Amino acid sequence: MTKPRNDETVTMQSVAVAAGVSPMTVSNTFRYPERVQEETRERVLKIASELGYVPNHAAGNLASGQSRVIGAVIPSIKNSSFYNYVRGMQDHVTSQGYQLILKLADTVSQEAAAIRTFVGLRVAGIALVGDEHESDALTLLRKTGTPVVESWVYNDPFDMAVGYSTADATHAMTSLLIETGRQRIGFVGYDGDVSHRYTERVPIFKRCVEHAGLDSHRIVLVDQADGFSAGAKALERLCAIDPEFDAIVCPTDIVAAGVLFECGRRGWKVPDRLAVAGWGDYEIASEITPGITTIQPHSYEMGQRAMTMIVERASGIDHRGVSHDTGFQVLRRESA
Amino acid sequence: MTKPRNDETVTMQSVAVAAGVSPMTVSNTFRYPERVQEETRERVLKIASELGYVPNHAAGNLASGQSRVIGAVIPSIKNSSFYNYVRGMQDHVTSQGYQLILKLADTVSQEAAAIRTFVGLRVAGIALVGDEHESDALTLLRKTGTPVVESWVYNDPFDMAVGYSTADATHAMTSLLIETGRQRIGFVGYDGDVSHRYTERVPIFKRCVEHAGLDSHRIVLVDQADGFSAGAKALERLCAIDPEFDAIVCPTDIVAAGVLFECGRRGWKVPDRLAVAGWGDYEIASEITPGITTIQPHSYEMGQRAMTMIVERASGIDHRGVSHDTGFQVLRRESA
DNA sequence: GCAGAATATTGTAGCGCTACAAAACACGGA
DNA sequence: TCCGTGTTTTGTAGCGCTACAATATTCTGC
Repeated sequence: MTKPRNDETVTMQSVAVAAGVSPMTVSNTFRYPERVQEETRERVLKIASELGYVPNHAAGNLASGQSRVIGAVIPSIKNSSFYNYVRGMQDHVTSQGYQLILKLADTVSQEAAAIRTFVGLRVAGIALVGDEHESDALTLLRKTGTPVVESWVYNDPFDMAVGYSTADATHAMTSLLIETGRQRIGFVGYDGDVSHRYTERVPIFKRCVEHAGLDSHRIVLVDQADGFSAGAKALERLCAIDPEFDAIVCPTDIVAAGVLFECGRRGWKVPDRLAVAGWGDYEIASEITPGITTIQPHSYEMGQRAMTMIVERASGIDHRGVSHDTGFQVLRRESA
Repeated sequence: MTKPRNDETVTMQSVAVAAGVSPMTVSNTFRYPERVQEETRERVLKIASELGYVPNHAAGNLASGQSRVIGAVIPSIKNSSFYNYVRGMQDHVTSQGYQLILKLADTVSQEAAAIRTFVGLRVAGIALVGDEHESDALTLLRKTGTPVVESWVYNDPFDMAVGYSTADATHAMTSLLIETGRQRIGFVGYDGDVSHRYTERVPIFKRCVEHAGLDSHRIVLVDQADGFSAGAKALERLCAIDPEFDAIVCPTDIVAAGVLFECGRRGWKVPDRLAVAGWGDYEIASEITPGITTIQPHSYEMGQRAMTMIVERASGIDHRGVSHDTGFQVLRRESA
């Protein structure tokens, strides 16, 4: 024997006995209701709920080799950044009879640990953010054949991907600033980048600015992309490079809001003295005054697509190597 | 047979064969390393990692009746409100060899669904927020004997609880405003309250204000506690009751920040024209100008304690009925 | 009333892992 | 050499569930 069997444990067996049917009928009632006659099904469900029976997912998973749980790794819940993404995933998955569970991971090694947990749980699929992952974790995923979607990235998927072009978005935003007459544009990068979502923006920015015949040396890095305080730091550092810089491209709206707070303290008028561009369409971007001009990724849709890809894989449709573009929009507000 | 057996599946058995030991030795290597000789252990671990073996948690859970996964239900990830709480849980749990998985649930019925998923997964314990839950879900938890911690609340736990006294905090904040000479204090309640964490504040506020001989009719409700826009709405509604009101107690710092934004638009000086009090010590409270006077719950510690209680339960220490107070602090900043 | 098809239900045989007890081994003292 | 003690390893017997095939039941049409 294994577990010190608790007599009160409600199993499929006990439901079957109480309902006067075989365990298989109980199993079918939950997994394939249409295979069971309505009358029988209702009786089983009634007894099951009276007894407080909840199918043991661990046992079912083991027996069937299938799972209706999908795991998602989220880098941070500090801000609303992933709010719509998670909502999109959750809404879609629930409607398909699946369940979404989340793990937080700040760093690639934490992400690897999260992946290991999900693989240990034998989930139906895993959604990751970004395209920078620990190679051991990837090997594991490849070996176990777990369906994986990378999101917020677009190129060169490990398995499947859904996102938008960071390059295009960087280009669009920089161009906007150039077109509105800014000449001394500063760029704020994030150097603690886990997911490669930020680092690739720098060269695009450079190329874009140089192409317009402008200087591209106003680039600083901050160690936080989701803290307001990074805004003040970035401003300070850009001032050190060029006190007269007239525009700033931030890695997120949070940093942009931090910049606005600091401008307030310094008495700088936005956008007259400084044009401020954010990224992500966080809630604060539309609520703060002046409103922040930003990149709006279609995060809700991204979450949905990610789940669709995983769920469809389970039903045989193979999306291996597929990368889905959910696009983005430049939202023009008062700050730039 | 059950599952169409995939020959490439790496099981404990295949690791055992490759390492020339019995499956039990492999099992022990992972679960009770000290029972296995160092030499053997290393060989097994080496082979396991070469083969890309990850213990099947579903099978282990089934066989042992134990689980090293703890589930937490979080109402929202829209703001930083639960950031430190989740960090506290995560950090602590990891150091104990457990894993934390999250589910989001906005409403009691979503919470119930999340609980069902966790129970189906046979997790080691569940952390909930607040004390308002669906009765079916509670019955289920009671029947299955799953350890449950309610957090952010203090009184009358279903099983275990960790939190602070909302009543004391409301009292402290209201008293602060009264002591600093405010006479026409407005209160913003949240009427979409899932977790009973907000509703109980209203009567305390009333009593407190009346006890000081002041009017207590300046109370409005908003339907969002985590959106900036609620701040503008609240301000408007309080103006309708009394255009001369001179202080406002908000349900969260987010609402308070929304109030500050609206004050900015109206040209009201804070705290001269209006004293603004927040709640929760969200990051924005310290970053915005003026800084928001707020209630700081010790969320990180709360998360830690919640996990301690669950983990200790697994090792036999019974905390049933125990409620742990993690306290709070009033953080005085410029806004009030 | 009956063959044949369609529908509903049920044994059987594990899925991959672990608790427990039993067995094998190592070591020192008599 | 043998015995007792402590350490390390290994069979055995399931945990609760499901795929599949086989059986039982009901429903046609003639």
